[in-house]
Amino acid sequence: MYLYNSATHRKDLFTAHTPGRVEMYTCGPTVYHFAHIGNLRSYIMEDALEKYLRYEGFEVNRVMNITDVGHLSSDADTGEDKMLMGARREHKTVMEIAQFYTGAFFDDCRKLNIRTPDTVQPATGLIPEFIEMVQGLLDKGYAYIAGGNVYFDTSRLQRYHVFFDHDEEDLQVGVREGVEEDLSKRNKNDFVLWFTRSKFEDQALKWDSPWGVGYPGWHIECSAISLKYNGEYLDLHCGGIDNAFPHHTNEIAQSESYLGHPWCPWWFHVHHLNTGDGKMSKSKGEFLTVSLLEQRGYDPLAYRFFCLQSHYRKALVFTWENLDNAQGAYRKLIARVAALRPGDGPVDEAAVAAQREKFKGAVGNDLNTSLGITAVYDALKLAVNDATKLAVLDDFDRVLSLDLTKKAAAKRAEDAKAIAATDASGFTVTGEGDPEIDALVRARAEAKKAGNFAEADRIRDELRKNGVELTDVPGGVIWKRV
RNA sequence: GGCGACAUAGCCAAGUGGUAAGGCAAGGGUCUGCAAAACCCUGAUUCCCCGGUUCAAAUCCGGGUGUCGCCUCCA
Repeated sequence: MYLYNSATHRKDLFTAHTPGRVEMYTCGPTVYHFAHIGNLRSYIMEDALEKYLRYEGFEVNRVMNITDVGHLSSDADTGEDKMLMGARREHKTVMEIAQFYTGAFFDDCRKLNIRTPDTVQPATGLIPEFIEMVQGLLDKGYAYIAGGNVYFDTSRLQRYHVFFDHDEEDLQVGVREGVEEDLSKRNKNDFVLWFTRSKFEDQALKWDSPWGVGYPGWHIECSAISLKYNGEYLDLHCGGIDNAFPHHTNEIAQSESYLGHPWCPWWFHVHHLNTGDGKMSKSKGEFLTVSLLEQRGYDPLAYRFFCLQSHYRKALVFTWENLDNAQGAYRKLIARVAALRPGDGPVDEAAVAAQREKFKGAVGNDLNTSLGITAVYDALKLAVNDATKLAVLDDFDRVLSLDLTKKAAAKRAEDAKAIAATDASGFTVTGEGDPEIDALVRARAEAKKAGNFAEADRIRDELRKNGVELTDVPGGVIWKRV
């Protein structure tokens, strides 16, 4: 496939270090709170990327970290420890909090049809590996100890700013309020590999190390976890665009210095989900979670549809109106698929293969999922039998994961359960067979027949209030609970 | 201030030099007592702006403008 690479700023044909096998790493969640749907946009798009690579025939080994070590300040940068704040807020220990939100994260993923990575590694489970890597960097002269902490020495690098052509002097100091300069650093860009001196006095989780009791820096986590499970040559690293600098930049610095050779050639960065006034964050505006969407009557997969309709390298604006649009489109799409009759003839394999090529041409061009959705609509219009259309949709859904045929089948089964009752006059009421409702439906039909439309509408309104929707069809009525 | 990404109808968007796909919403119609559902029809003389290259540009080049993101703490 062709993929835009943030490291080269170009779209190129994707290739793996070991042909046919992709070593893929994704920065996982920080588990001190629920993920908001903006975070989840990245995971949806990364999931689509992983599945597309598999669709093209690559074998994929996907690794993800779980950041469960503390020492995180809030999005609002109050300088407080995020894990501790979460623990305090909910009267739980830090590890309980981490486990709870790790579970919540994967619950959300399941609802959004995001595949669980082959390996998921919590940072707290790999402390010895982090220490070994920091020691290695010290041994090779890429790190130094100052003020109680171990720092990476960026001046040892030939090229530090890999994603952007920054001039070190142009970096603005203290862009955000409350950020104090760390005077122990030798260079502006240096960063901490291991802390023993934290500005967070009450750091909950600490480990012994050759440099004293402390905890790992943020970046070493991803480098070490990837090294352990992906090996020395990573093919593809994913994450949100906001992590490109400094996190990913620092990962590259550490990993390549430690390994002594180039590490990861491909970088996939997903852009933000914005609200009307900028990047969605935990501390700003409504805190939008998958659970909240469900409470408001949205299907989580409608949100997945919303994301796939857009491109990962474009800022996407979330409004309830936009989500309504997506949910409406998604429902209509499922209804159209449900109207297809399975097994209405042999599957035209040649047609399926042709569609597969078309889909590859679309999605294989820098993960153009929007065109992938269009391919779904095109498939529905194809001049082939329904069985073939369903086979095509199943094939596309290996990447899109919108449960197209699954939901359609469920809808068909639901409709098939409907009980039709025809009375002496030949009027048929189709529904769940609830005598009370059937009687009201018949009463309305009688009123209509008698020209008493006010009464007919009154009955319809009453039923609607109780969650029953009527559909007039020739010779009868179909009713459904909504 | 520096660096990066993006800019196509109300919204999501396709398009990578040859004369603007698709979806949602909206409007009109069929059906209906009305409504819902379903089906049919209707959309940008124009692609942020200004120049340039070309027989031909949304697509290439130059210059602007706007929006979003990142910029030695923390993740």
